[in-house]
Amino acid sequence: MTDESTIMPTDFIREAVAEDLKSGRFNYVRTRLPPEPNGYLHIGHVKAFMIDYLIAKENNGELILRFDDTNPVKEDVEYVDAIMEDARWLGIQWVKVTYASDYFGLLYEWAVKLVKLGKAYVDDQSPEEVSANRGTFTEPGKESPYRNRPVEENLDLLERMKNGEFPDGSRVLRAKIDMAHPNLNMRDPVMYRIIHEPPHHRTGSKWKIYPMYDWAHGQNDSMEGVTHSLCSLEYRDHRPLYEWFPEQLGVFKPRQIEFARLNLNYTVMSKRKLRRLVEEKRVSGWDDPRMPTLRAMRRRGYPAEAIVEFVRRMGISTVATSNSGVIADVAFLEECVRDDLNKRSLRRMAVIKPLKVVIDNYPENQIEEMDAVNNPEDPNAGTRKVPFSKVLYIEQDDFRETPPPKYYRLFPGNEVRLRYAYFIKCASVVKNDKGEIAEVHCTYDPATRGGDAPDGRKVKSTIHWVSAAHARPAEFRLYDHLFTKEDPEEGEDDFLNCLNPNSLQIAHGYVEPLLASTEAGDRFQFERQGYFCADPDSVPGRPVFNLTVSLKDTWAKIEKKR
RNA sequence: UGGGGAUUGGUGCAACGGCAGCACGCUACGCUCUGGACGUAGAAAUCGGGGUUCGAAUCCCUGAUCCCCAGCCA
Repeated sequence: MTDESTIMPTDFIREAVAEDLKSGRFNYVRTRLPPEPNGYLHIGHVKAFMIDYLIAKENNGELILRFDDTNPVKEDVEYVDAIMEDARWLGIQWVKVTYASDYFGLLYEWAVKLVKLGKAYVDDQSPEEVSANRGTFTEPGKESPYRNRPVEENLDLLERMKNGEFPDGSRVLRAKIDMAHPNLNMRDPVMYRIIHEPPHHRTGSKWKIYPMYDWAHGQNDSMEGVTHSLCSLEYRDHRPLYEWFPEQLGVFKPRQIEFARLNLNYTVMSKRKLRRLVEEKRVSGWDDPRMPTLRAMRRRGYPAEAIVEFVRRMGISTVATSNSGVIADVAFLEECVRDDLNKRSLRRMAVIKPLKVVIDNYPENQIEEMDAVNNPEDPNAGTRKVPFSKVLYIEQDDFRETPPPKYYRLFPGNEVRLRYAYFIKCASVVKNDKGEIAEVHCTYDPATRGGDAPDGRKVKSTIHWVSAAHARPAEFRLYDHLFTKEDPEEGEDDFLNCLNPNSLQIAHGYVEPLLASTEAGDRFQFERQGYFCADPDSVPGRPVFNLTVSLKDTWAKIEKKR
C-alpha cells in the first residue's frame, strides 16, 4: 500500500478533516488563527499556529488570521503587529487578516435574531447575583427573575444597552438555555456585557457592549465559513455551546476539534507569570533570551525552522498532564536546535574563559595563516585563514595542573593538538601571587603543522585557541534554564522562589579576528562549545554573543558523575 | 462532590483485534583534527482487577490516578 494515507503524517485531527471532506460535510478546508492581542507569542502558541496553518495548506485550503479583540480593557494594537511579526517569522501564511470587531454589527443582528426567537434575554441581575445563581458543580443554578420577560422588552433593553444608556455591570444579554445543565457553560451564558471605557483599539467608542468569547468566536467562525475550528482541550466543555448558537440561528456550522496544548519544562508559560518576570525585572524584557517567547528565542538564535520541527516532532494528542496539555522536555527542543544549526552553522574559534599559553620554541614575531574548515557538514562552506603566533589564549577548562582520570586535554607533560595548527606539549606553569595559574608554557612540534604528525603519533585531544596578538575581545552571555525546577509552580507558594540564580552568566573572552565585524543575528558554532548568535547589544569592535545552545559535552558528563 | 477529557519505557508520539515501534534522553562501544557530528549495540513501557476472543494496548465491566470547568477573561 503506497497511497496517500501511508505517506501523509497522520494524527486524529488530520484524520477527522479527511473524513469530513470524504463524507461531504465540507467540500473545502478553512481554518483560523484566533490570537487575542494581549501578549507576545510564546513557544506554546506555535503548536496551534502550525496545526491551523499546515492543515489548511495540506488540504489546499485557507488560513485566516483573526484577532480576537472582544475585550478593550485587555487588548492593545501594540500586540497585533508583534503577533504578525512572530507568525511570519515562523513561515506562516494567511489569506487575510480579520478582527472579531469587524463583525460587531452582524453579530449584533444575530443577537437580535436570537432574542426574537425567544432564545436570549436581558438580565438585570448584578454580576454577584449572576454568579451566585449559577449554582455549583453539584447544585443546579436558579433562573433569573428577568429570564422570561417579553421579547419586545428584551429588544428595547438590548438596543439601549448598545446605545450606552446603562452603566457597566448593570445588565447583560444572556442565552436562554438551561440553568440546571450539568455543564456550567450551558447555564444561560452571558453573550454581551456593557463596557464604556476604555475605547476599543479599532472601533473606538462606537460600541458600549462587547461580546463574550463564546458568543463572538463561534459566530465569527460561521460568518467566515471556517470549516475546522481547532483549539485546545479546555474548550471541550464549550463545544455544546459552540454548536448550540448556529443551530438556533440556522447558520453555517463549523466543526470544533480540540487538542492538547504544548508546555515546556523549566519555564512558565502563562502571560501573567511572564509579565511578572518582566515587570519585576527578573529578566531584561520580553525578548530576554531566557524567556519562552518567540522574540526571545529569535534573539537567542533559535532558528524558526528548528522550532517548527520541534513542534512537528512532538505530535498531537488529547493527553493532558498539566494545564490542558503536555509538557515537553526542553532538552528535546534544544536537540532540534542543534540538529538544525549543526548543518548550517559556520564554525569559528572563540575562547570564552581565556588562559594564556606561550609556545617557548616558537619564533618571536612570527605569524602563520592556518587553514580552517568553515563547516565540516557542508563542503561548500569552504575554508578561512586563522592567524597563529607565539602567544595564544586557550580555554581555562582545557588545562589542568593535575588531571583527573580520563582527562585528555592539556596538562604538564601531555601533548594535544591545537585545532588546524600544531601539536603542543605542556612544559611548565607560571602562577601569580595568589597561586592561580597565570600562564602555561608549551613547546610545539614544527613537523605537525596542519594537525598531523609525520611519525604517525596520535594525540587524544584537540583544543581550540585564538592568537593573542590577533584576538578581538567579545562578551559572551551564557544561559541556563530560568528555573531550577522542571515545574516552577509545583510545591511553591511563589514560582519566583525557584528562579535559577545562574540562568545568565557573562564572560569576557576573545574571538578570532574574522568575528570583529559580526552583525546582530549572525549565528556561528564556536568549536567545541556551542552555537552562538550575535546580540543587538553588540558594538563595533566588541561583539556580544548569546549562547543559543551548547554542544553536547561528554566530558562534562563524565566529570559530573563523580 | 456534578460534568467533560485522558492514561503505552524517564519524556513526547505510533501501533485502529494479529510479532509493542519511532524520536529525545540514558548506558556501552566504534570512528573522528570539535570529548561535536556520524555509526553499532543495549537497558527501559501497554495504570490495576475482571471478562469477551484462537488472539486484547486496542472491545466490555470495574477501580485508581491525572488534566479542565463554578469570569460580565479568552
